Amino acid sequence: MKPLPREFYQGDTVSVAQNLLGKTLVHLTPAGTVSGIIVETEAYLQGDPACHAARGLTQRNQVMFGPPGHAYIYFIYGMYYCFNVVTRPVGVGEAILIRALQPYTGIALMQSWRGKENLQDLCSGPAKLVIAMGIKKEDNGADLTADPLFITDDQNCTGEIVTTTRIGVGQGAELPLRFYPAGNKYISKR
DNA sequence: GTCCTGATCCTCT
DNA sequence: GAGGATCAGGACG
Repeated sequence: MKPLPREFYQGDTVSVAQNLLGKTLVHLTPAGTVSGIIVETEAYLQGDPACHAARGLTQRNQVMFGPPGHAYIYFIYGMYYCFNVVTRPVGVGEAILIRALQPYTGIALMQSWRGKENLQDLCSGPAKLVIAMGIKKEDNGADLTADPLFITDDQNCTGEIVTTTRIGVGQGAELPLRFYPAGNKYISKR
């Protein structure tokens, strides 16, 4: 179970978003190891009005402009956090929002952290998976190519990938930048 | 099943 | 001072 190399994250953001489907997000926590298979992603590109980096570098989005393969975690709606993967070289503000996971290992731990039993409710949304994986705001900027939070290619996505529009965005809502495996039951929404 | 609302607060203008 | 890459629970059909 080796982390993906940094080169994986350097390339075209849309391609990386598609390639992330089927990969496994792993978190080694003091309470135990939890992991889930990535089944839903959204790309946020430079020049895209929905992207946090669209208006240039700020204190909040500075991680997006940093080196690829790091975690960008931001606070939203007063109570939730979302988890993103930074792509492209230093100076380019692009990232991929991880919207849903299929629970893989440490499921009992996820259930206790989420207070839910149903597997389809554990990680079927960006804020849900952050809670289920035990990810905290302090993990913002964490290097995803090393312990304790990383992504491996232990699993591979088989079958067709569906491309649709993104969820919950205002401007840029028409752009086809959301990806998930056809027929997957663990995504946040059809 | 679908629709509507409240919770709750950080960030940028 | 406004608004946001959300979720859970309730009303209703």
